[in-house]
Amino acid sequence: MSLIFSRQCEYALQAVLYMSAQPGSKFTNIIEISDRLGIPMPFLGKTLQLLVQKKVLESQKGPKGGFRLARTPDEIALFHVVDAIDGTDFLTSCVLGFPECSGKNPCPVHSEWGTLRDRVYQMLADRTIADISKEITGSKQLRTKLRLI
Amino acid sequence: MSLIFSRQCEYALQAVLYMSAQPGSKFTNIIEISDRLGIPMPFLGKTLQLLVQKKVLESQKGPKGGFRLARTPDEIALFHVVDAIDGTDFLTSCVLGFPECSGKNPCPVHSEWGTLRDRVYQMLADRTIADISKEITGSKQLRTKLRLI
DNA sequence: TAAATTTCAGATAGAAAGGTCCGATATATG
DNA sequence: CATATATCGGACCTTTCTATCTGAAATTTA
Repeated sequence: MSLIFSRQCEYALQAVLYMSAQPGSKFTNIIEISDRLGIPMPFLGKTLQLLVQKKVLESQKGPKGGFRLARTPDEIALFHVVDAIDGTDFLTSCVLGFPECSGKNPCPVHSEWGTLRDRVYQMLADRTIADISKEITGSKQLRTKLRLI
Repeated sequence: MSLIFSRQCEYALQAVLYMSAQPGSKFTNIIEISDRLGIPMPFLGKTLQLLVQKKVLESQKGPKGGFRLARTPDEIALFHVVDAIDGTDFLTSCVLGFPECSGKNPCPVHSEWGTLRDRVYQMLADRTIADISKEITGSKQLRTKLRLI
């Protein structure tokens, strides 16, 4: 199988998007998130704990506790989530798997892949939770997808 | 970790590139390939067997046996190798992991990712073993990378 | 035809990713 | 203060991917 992000990273992105659509500074618990998004609950717990460690989310224990964004939505890009879970190796490692591949010593597809990789990075870095959140509230389809309302 | 192709797929791409740089219709054995490219031999064997089943390579047993391209190099694109090992799910599945994501029901990054995905496909489909092979023989650096000469 | 070489096929082992479980800890609320 | 509700931390299980091993089958060469 070939993919871009790990399953755990996909879960993280979905969960952060879900939380961004919640009102204000309310904490959302993993029971609700895992239930709505169909993500295994204990695994989601581990995943969101990682995001807390990386300062993307903050958490509170006990009743009314849960998780919420650690910063304002316009200060969190998709890239921050990807970085926290999967890291940034995909931005530098060779598509063909040559360990020595670099600008000075390029593999046969180095430059083509380089420009594509830059665009992936741009997309992830440009799109903040804030603008995606706005997009979600404006679209019934997206709300449905994230099981909102 | 996040990556594009599986390790097995990377091995396959490297091995096919290595074979393409070999003269004419000579069979190359896995001992030589795994040795030169630093790929575990038994695993490479399994991998190349998959490529034989998918008609990308052909093989011959016994002395002077080994593997070689099943078609002329200009009839094999990188995509054929990727397809044989990893499949093509990465061309249709949602980056954020939403199972229901589609054109009619797009995720927040559906269209951006769509164009990037198309370019990845184009790169893999456009670049044939023939033109990469030409590039390799013309570049001392690339020959070194593939441990040729 | 015998021997050496090489792929092929299937079983098995090891490592990493995905997923579960349980007890401890913190916090809101009665 | 007691209780219920959450996250937290660690151990553990399962599945998938990566890698190894062994013996059989085919083919070249002497």
